[in-house]
Amino acid sequence: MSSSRKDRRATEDYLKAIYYLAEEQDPVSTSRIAEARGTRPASVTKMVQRLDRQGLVRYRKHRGVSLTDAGLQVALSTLRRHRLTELFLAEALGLSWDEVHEHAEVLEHAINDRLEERMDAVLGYPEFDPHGDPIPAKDGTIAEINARPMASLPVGCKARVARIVDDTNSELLCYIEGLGLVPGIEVEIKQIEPFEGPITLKVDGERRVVGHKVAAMILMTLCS
Amino acid sequence: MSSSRKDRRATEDYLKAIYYLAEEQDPVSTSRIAEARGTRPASVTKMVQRLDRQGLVRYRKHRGVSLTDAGLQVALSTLRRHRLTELFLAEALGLSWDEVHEHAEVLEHAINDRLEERMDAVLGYPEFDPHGDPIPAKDGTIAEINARPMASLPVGCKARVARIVDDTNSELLCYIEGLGLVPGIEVEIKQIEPFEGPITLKVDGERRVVGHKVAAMILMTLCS
DNA sequence: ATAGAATATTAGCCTTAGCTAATTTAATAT
DNA sequence: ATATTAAATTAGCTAAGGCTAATATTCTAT
Ligand SMILES: [Mn+2]
Ligand SMILES: [Mn+2]
Ligand SMILES: [Mn+2]
Ligand SMILES: [Mn+2]
Repeated sequence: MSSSRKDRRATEDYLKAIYYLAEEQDPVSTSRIAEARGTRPASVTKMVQRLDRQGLVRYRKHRGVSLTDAGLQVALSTLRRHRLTELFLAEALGLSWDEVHEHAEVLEHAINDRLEERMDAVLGYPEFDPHGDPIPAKDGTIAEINARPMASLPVGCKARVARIVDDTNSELLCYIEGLGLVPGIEVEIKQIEPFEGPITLKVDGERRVVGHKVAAMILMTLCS
Repeated sequence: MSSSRKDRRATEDYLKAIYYLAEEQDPVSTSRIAEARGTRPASVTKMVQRLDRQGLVRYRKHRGVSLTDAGLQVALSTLRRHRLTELFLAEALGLSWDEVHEHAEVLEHAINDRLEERMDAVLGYPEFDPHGDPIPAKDGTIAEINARPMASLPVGCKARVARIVDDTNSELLCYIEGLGLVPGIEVEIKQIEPFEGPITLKVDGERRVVGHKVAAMILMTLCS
């Protein structure tokens, strides 16, 4: 490989996947990673062995994988670039919020410190991406917004859209945008039907009804 | 390789290199490619055999390589993305013209049709990159400006900086920018010393002297 | 405690894109 | 025309990331 012709892509995407999966359960199993990445488990096993050798994860046979400090750093840096890129594509190139993710998934690996720095500056050091996901700071700090799913709000309250879980689902994002439920918008909860029933709310003066599934993907912060 | 997990980078850079080298001499020898890319000739031989199999070049043993129509298309498309990206980085991110090239060299392979289209639109369908290099059109058309090296101009004439040959040389670009000799600027040739001697000119009201080497890198168009 | 099922790992192959060393082909100079 | 020399190709290795098929380990249910 001579001067270590690094292809960052695989490494960074693995670490990002492990980062996400670890939120659910910490030593992450190879099969969960395989599932998340759409590769076969055998390939994952080999890859995590490599990542272990590079000191980016700790891997114990049949026991799963955890990020090391170094690996966490790479994961957060990649996440930062991903979200900065999403916002940049929306702001500077006028892409819609339902298409930025797929482009960012590629560009995040082609952005270096200098470009990251410029995007950050041009965007005015933003804290959130177009879907309300927090952009990790350069030092790895990541804002913990305490937002709750729409369905868990008390009826009658006013709340603000904070974040859409899963910026991957383009159709969902289009639908949500059509309802006007973009991050930052204030909403009043009118009614919540039991048994995972629909939620009625007032958005921008308009009365809307959304199903439970969708409501679960929309995280809100209560208005004081 | 399953669903052809293409890494565009190597392929596109090879085709771009062959495109440039073919301007000097058409069937391009493998060793010229090796030299241009900083790899060993043996690696090039293997790669051009692959490119031949893919129909992107025509390769005959010991005889050299030429682009096919398909290969030319890829080369021009890559060049288009490279130059659009350079301009975009300068305009939208405020990078200086001496640093855009190296970033574009990576990004050109991460930009797809959609992003290319957006950059093009945001930039107002530009025809030239920051170094005065023509940006190939989507259909592969490429503007043929007839510009001549500064040293070949008649003394006393007025001319405009059209293009800097070699956008790769960051130090040269910095020096040239310091002289104010950016594309579009009008200049009056005051004096040209023989035997590849220095050229004296008036730029923006200031009298400047540049060496022959540098003057050879600056292409000019005569002002009517 | 143990069989059977579910998970995970290993073995063995593949492709890309690099390298060095050995060999072959072409070019040049006598 | 032939001998050197220079240029190019082949042979054989390496590493990353994939895959499938074969094993091995761990979990679960009796
Ligand atoms: Mn990615
Ligand atoms: Mn996002
Ligand atoms: Mn490139
Ligand atoms: Mn350029």
